[in-house]
Amino acid sequence: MELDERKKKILQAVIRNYLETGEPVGSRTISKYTDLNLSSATIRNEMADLEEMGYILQPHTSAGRIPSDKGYRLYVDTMMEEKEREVVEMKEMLVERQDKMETLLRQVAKVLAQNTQYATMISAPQTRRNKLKFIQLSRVDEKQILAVIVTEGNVVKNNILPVNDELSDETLLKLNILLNTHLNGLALDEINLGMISLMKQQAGLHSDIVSDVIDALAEGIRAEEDLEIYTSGTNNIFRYPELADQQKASELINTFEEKQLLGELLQDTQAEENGTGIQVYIGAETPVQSMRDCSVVTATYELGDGMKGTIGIVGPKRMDYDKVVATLRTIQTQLDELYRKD
Amino acid sequence: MELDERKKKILQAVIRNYLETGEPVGSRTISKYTDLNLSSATIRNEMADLEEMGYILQPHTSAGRIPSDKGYRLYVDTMMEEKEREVVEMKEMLVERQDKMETLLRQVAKVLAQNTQYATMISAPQTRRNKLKFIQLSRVDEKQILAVIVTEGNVVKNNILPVNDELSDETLLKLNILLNTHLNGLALDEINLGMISLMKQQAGLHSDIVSDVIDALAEGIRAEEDLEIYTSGTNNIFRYPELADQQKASELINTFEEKQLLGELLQDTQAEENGTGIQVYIGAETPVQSMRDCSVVTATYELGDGMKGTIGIVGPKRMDYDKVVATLRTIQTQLDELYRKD
DNA sequence: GTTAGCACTCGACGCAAGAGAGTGCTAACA
DNA sequence: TGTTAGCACTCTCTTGCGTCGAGTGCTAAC
Repeated sequence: MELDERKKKILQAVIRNYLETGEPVGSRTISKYTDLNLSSATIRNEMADLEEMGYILQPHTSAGRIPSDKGYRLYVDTMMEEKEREVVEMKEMLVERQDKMETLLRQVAKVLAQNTQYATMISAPQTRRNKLKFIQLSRVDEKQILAVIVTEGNVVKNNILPVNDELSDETLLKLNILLNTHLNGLALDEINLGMISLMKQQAGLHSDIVSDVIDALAEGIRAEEDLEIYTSGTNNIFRYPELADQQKASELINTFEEKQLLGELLQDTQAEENGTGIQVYIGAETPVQSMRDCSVVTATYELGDGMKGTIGIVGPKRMDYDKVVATLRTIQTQLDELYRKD
Repeated sequence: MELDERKKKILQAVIRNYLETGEPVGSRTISKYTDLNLSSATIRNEMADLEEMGYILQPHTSAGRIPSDKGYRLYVDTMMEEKEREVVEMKEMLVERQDKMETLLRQVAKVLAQNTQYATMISAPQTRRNKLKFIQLSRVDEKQILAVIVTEGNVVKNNILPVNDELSDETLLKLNILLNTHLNGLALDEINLGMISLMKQQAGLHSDIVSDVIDALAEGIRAEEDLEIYTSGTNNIFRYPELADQQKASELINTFEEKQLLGELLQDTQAEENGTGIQVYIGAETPVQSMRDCSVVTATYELGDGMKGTIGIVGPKRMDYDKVVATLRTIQTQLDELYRKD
């Protein structure tokens, strides 16, 4: 059987209607809803076909039809309209300039959640590819030194390192110069063993400190990186009855709190990059078990050279895909602009 | 009417039983449960009295009784037994030494949630009273300097400040020395105007930088302070049917996500300090609207001199008060010990 | 003061009946 | 040949009703 133009229109109408109401939609509704001027009986025939083809399904005989995952997929891939709606206000909310990455990301998650009424998450740009701008060691007290690392985009990391031998101010200054001259401008995964041994050699007596520092930096950055995901609007899932039952809600909220699974999901997105940077997972397409009854839309954003992070929006399968995609597009460009001004 | 020993025992039995089952408890159950050897009829009479006195109530005629807020209050105040249970494992989980305050607090929240099966929150020690250990300004690039502040307990804060005039390395060094000599060892709320103007004077040409720095520091610290609350185990509320209905669950989860209200709650605790540092809010006693159907147990902890924070546990009114209080006690001492080792 | 017995109350559960929405099928129509 | 009207059928959801059982309050006896 072929999916002709009329069938497409009917499918589209079914989906649109279902997105709005969340109720199974019947043939009669469609017959009025569309401008096709067909009777409900004709629609019924077509809908039977669509069901056979797997685009829609019936919860039970004598209920209306609801879109299947396959149906949503077709809709998202070919039938969506771009909307340029009231996405404008977001701009203002973000523009209050944030100098701290963390606050910025929190804010983005919040704005998105308020704007879309879905649950949102955002991962911080991966630090590993991020270039080092500045390193400084300073003595805090006799036994500890503080290592401050600033990377592109003014992301700051601190690490307190214990030291055994006393270090004079002079040595510390030397070490600072050494570290900065060698490492400045490099991305974290560009630091290789050769470079490290070279620095150790130049550090002479204090070679063990150099490796301590580098180890600690790598360690600290990696450890934090895994968890840097900000979420907002979790409780929006209660707006959608199909997600709000105890079992599902509990699992979802747990997923959002634990963040680890979110990390995998967002990572997955970066892997499957498709050009626009926006990706839609419908129902069972998500790699995360607890989201089997949801849809997830993710977008990668880029802050300058190679600093990539991911934003995700989680909602019911009858999510307003058009709006969500439009909103994510806006955010993508917003973040881009914001960085340029910095 | 007077609350004699027998009535107390019956009340206690009602509460204990209700804590376990969550179901209204009837006279017959009590008559077997206790060692009083009274028939159900006698218990019924006593229970009627207890109800009249306001300690228990009936959801409807011909149901068993459940404790009222007043009943719980009496229980918590006078009838609880201290339990020294399997709180030991916690120790091990915390002992993996954390050098970062943030990670430590996250871990505490998580351990508590796992251990008690309730939702938990913990606020970071108030930085305002915390003593400055070390300040350092460094140039990141032409237009920005980075201010790093380390306070007692190795809490590190960063702020990136924009500067207008070029600053030479030399000036920066002078400023660093100036700031450190004046401010080292002071708590944040000990920095007064006189001191600031003195420093400005000494800074000469660069007096505006000094005030910039101080403003920014105060600002940055205050802003972050409000939000530094870590939560865990939010989805535990689904374990208790009386909290798990959509309306309540949604509100609660929202409260936990927004954190602001939690802040007020925790602050309130610090105000009403009562010696042990542990406080129990039952039902409508909480200052937070959305927790009217919950009980909240809070504890203040102290890391060294004046660095106080608060831990809170939120659960149903039929919370296992004994265990929760015992657990919080343990955590209090754990945190204390942990700091001493630092 | 304590207990046994009994009538009463009230929610939970199950069942049946009826309403309503929607379908599939058939036959008529353009 | 595609479209439509009509009709019987299916299935869910709601409502009402009767029953069951847990638990109570009250009274009378011990």
